[in-house]
Amino acid sequence: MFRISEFARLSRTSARMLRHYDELGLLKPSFVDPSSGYRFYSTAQLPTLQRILAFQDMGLSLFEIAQLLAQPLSNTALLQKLEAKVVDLERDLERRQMQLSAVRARLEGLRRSGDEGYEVVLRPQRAQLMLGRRLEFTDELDLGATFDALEALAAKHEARAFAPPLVVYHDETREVEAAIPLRFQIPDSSGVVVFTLPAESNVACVIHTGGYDALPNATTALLEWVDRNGYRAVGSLREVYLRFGSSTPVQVPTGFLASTSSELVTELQLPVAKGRD
Amino acid sequence: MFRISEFARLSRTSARMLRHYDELGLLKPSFVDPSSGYRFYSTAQLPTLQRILAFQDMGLSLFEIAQLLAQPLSNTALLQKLEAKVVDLERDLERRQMQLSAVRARLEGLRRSGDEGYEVVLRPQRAQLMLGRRLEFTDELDLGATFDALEALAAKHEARAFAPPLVVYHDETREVEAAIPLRFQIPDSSGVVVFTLPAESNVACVIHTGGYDALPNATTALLEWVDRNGYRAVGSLREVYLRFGSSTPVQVPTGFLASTSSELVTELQLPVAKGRD
DNA sequence: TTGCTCCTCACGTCACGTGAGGTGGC
DNA sequence: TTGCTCCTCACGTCACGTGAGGTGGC
Repeated sequence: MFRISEFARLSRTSARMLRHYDELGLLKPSFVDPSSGYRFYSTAQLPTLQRILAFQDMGLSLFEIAQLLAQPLSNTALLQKLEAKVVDLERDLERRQMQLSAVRARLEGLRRSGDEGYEVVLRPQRAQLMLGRRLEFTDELDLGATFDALEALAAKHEARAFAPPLVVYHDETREVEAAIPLRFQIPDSSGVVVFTLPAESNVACVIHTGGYDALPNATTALLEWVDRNGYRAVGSLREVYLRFGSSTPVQVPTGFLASTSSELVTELQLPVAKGRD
Repeated sequence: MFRISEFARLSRTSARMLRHYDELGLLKPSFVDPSSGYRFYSTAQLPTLQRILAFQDMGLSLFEIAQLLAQPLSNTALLQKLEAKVVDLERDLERRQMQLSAVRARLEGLRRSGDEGYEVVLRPQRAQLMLGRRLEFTDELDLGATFDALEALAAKHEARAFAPPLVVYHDETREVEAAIPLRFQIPDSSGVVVFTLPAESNVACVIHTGGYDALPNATTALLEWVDRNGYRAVGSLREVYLRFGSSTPVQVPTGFLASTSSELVTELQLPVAKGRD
């Protein structure tokens, strides 16, 4: 019989850990002095403790270990648990590797050109019903008037969703599509289409503040990030107007309008996937 | 200006997170209504929030992020921080990979032969001063008498340390070394040596309970584990008697003596290193 | 009797999620 | 006035480390 710290030393644990395992019912002392409350352990308990520590090394929680030890050592239960754990660990590992490569890519960028002030984030995106109009990509396109018309139509049906307007750059057809989010389907009208912006599992996003003349810098930063982090584009570039100006009085949800060009906020989005191919 | 949940939706965060960042001073709302306490955010705060989220994705804690944001965007500080983070993440990644391969090896063993009941753990070991005697590895060696003599000598000098006795198998010289731990150096005597069992950074250990006739099973399990997990031996095998029997009355620290052979507890230890070469 | 070890609370860790209970805004 | 959103606590998470304050054992 060993006192708690002696036993802890033998098993390279700590008295606190042993008390914790006692409390959780994972490993009860083989004897407890009724008057002093002293815990006494026997070497016969070492194998159990070793199992606990081994499972812990494999990333199991004490709760999971307790479940395994409670059952009379069922091999199939153990197999299942460990198989599930492998999947967990693989997922986790992948996440960590992406973290690491993200930090490395960032360091690379910092060393080469200093901090450009653009943060690129990757996130999934849900599908969204939109009302849009396609325009040819010329220098004279009047996005303002287009958005005004779209907003007026949405307002008439009270179908405007609380989300910012955007344009999609369809490079293949050399078209620009201006669109605003809808809460529900509305009847077709001439020149406009109701469509669903599809859900994407990975969208690389960057936020640009200020006038549109500096937007190309943000685009460059976004494309560089995509390249440096081993992704490739799998969709069209989108410009989302989180805060925009308007010269005409227009019906948009509260909060989206900016009064000066320095208050403009635009998000560039690009659907991407892993791999260079 | 956006209300908190509107702003949360725009930035794919949650109201709770924004309140948390406010509390930590990471991102204060640009306006707080004095009467209602309502927080209001502007799109101009989105870039800051993006930075916070990006740093978080890279594994920085909110505290570290706060430090970075507090300084006027010092590039060198950022560089240092990220370089340190790369080291952290690499270490962490390595640990996870070892966890994963440990679980896989365990699964492999389970599938092939069921659970043998042996838990192998890897741990570092500190150096320990020992009193030992080397014996030829023959069938008639009397370890009991050898340990009795060692214990008597240590007891005479009151130098016995609280740790179990062990034997080291010196395969190269075909010798067995019986040894007990000492608290301090004692004078040499004939036939015995005081020596230091060196510190090891990685020792694979397995605990066996019961009679010594089944010890080879434990040895097999240990060697299989070492092989399956991609390690190789870099030292001699040791048998540590955590609980042992004695036919003669002998002076050993409390708790080490077993009364029946089923109470015997023995740990096998093998110093190892990564790599098959 | 003096140290040493043990005991039982109980806080702190990290970044929030999740109610509870109450009030402002349209 | 009724929902809806907001507010401020405050607990819970996970596996202990780390005192605080007090008592048994050699």
